[in-house]
Amino acid sequence: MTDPAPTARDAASVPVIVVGDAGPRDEGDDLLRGLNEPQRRAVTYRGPALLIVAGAGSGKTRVLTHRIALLLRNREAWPSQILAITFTNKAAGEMRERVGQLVGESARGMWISTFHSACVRILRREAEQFGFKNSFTIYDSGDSRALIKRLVKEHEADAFGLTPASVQSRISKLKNELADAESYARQANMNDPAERIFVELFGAYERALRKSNAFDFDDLIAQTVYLFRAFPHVADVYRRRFRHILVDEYQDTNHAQYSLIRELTRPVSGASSAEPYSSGGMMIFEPEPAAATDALEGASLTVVGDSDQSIYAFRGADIRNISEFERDFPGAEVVLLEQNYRSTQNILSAANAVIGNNFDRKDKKLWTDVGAGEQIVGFTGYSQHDEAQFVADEIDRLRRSGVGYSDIAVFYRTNSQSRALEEIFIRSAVPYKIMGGTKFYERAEIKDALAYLTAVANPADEMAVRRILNRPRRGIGDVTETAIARYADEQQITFRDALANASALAVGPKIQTAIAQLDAVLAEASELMLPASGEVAPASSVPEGLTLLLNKSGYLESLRRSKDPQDEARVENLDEFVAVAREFARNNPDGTILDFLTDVALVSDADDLDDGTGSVSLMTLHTAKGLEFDTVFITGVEEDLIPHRISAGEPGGPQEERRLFYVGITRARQRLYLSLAMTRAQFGEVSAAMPSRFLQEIPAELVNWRQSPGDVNGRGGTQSRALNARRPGGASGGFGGGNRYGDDLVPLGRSQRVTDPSRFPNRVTAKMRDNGDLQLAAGDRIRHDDFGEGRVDTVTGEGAKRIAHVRFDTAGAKKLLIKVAPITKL
DNA sequence: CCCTGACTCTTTTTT
DNA sequence: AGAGTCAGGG
Repeated sequence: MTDPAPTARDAASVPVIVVGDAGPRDEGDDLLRGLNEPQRRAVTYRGPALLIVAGAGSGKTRVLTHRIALLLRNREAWPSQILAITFTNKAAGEMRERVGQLVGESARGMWISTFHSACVRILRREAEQFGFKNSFTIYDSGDSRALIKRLVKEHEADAFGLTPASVQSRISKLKNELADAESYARQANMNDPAERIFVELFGAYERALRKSNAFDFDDLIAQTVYLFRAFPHVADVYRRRFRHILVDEYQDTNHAQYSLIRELTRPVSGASSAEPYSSGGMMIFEPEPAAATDALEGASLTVVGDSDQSIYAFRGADIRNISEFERDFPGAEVVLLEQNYRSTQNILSAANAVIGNNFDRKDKKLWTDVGAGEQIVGFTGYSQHDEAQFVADEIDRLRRSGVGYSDIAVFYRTNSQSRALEEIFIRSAVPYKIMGGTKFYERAEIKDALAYLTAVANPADEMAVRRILNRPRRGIGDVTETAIARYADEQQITFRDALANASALAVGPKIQTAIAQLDAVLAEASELMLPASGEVAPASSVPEGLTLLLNKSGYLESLRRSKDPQDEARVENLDEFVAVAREFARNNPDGTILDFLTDVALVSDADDLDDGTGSVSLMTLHTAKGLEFDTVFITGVEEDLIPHRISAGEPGGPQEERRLFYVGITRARQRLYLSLAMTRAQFGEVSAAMPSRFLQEIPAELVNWRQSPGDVNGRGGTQSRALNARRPGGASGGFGGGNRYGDDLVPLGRSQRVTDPSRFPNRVTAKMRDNGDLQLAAGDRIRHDDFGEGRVDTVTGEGAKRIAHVRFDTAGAKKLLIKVAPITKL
């Protein structure tokens, strides 16, 4: 943690400034060039607190990096005195790089990281202060769900209507509010048996974590706050160190994160009554240990945010953190950035119109001087496959007109929507990359490998040891696992240590041997990765140890022998994981196994956005926050999806959904597509979808509906598009309708579009095809606009969701939603 | 202890 | 549709 003192090179690269000089220097001119007036003010203002209200695309990253660069270049701060908090590791990396480009070497030693990474660094240093070991491991949500699941089962809490998911989310919410089991119990209604059992679970969960020497995600923040409050002298070390704290995406901070910032920016009440260490912008050249007993004013705080982009209320983000910033930090300066440097005016107008429907917000209008740009393109498909095919075709068209794949992104509301897109993209040979979703690190084989590493790095982590106990199959089942746990309990040793005493367990000889082997493999790996006395293992021991574990445990062997075809892919995934470990060792020559595990635990969805491969990026609207692309497709713009059905019942839900849509729109630089489908399969059954209410909020003249919801009536949607991906010249098929809109979607004439009210997005909502309660029965003949004639086999489902299973004369068997399909009974 | 097949529940968003 | 869970038989 102690950063190297600035080198001679640093000193040479910056002009020497006289101590006591206040404010930015002329030397920063190039850092201010090209900035507009508010941006400039945001870069140069000096004071205890600064709030930068930064609309989407208003150059806030530029402002932040230049602000840091100016602080460094003017010698107002050492790199080590700067703490910058970003939302993702990727954003942190970018910021570090950009500051580096501005000021060179002197950028080293800054803390630029996420809340979670910063807290891990602090906790690793200080864990011993409060009963943890610095080898603690981090439970991701999957790990903690597994633990909670076990506890729920053990406490038979399901009888009280407590599911693992509900318990997990409640605990998470409470931790974000800085409550612990004890404080919560004091004000809980203990007459309610469900409440009592929840309190019990909460407490058991906390104890299990502590026993395992582990923190969950929420703990990383909450325990750091606890640490600072319980041990002021520890907090003072960090208060002295960080003199400039900058927080990005402040609108999405939760109470725990807010409290952490508050703690860090508190003044230090020195032990002696010496002169204040710093005042009025005085330069601070002293390294931190000096004058450690002096009083010190609070660190200077800069926060950047936009309440219109607050989309994480569901995980405890509190919009009040930003809206009441001025009250929290009296005398705070506020700077508004409204000029947008990202998008065309059409895109901004749509965004402004949409977000304007949220009441209870400060009016803020993004504007640009780059001109109107292209119209937004709208499209309605018959099914989600049809919609996906449109996206794929359009990407192909853009590609041929010179747009790179990596400049294109496709957004959706829920992860499950990616499936249809993927299917079509594969068939259409569109290279794509899914960010987040079923993550690499969530795959079972990767979690197993991680559990092996964890069992070595933190033997106290019982969950990890239990996980690998019978992976690969060793014949160790429930009974044996319980026997080990009981033995560990009796002997007052850890679960891991109990493995070393296999012979003492009342289990068969075969199983004893299996346990002893596992123990030996773990011991061998420990020796390699955690050499006993003082010496530090080289980073290369991480991939080596991993390989050893996977081989000698028999894990790889059993996968290779397996006849399950999926296991082949698992082996490949593990190979990739070993490659990741090698990469880590190469990038972090001093990295330990714990560093590796920490890195892996804290990667975020947006982090693996890679720049070089030239693929289209697929991601949820949430993941899209903070990113930008030339071309953006927002898909599934339907009621019940965006706004999501579940949001309707939550206070502030619909408004947050609107912000989410707004975030999506404002990611686009040049081109924006909004698409939806008339029917969508969900839970394995098809149902009718309605256009999102948000579409109506966009002024009609901004949108060019290639196919509006109204147009899908009776002639538009064809599954043929989706079913015949590559279809040169529309030669395939043989359907009655043929290729109505293949690769060359001809936009409707402008006058027609604007004057025909049926094409106004705000009229289309009601104009869906509706066959009413058209009755069909097995044996009926029907005609489909695209598939031609066919015979009904059966009818399933009820009401609006009745589905006809039809055997078409030429197009084969299809399932059709009777209510909306373009069909007539013959 | 392990495998199989029937059954159920899921889908909001994530560090 | 797909993943996770459970009961029953090997």
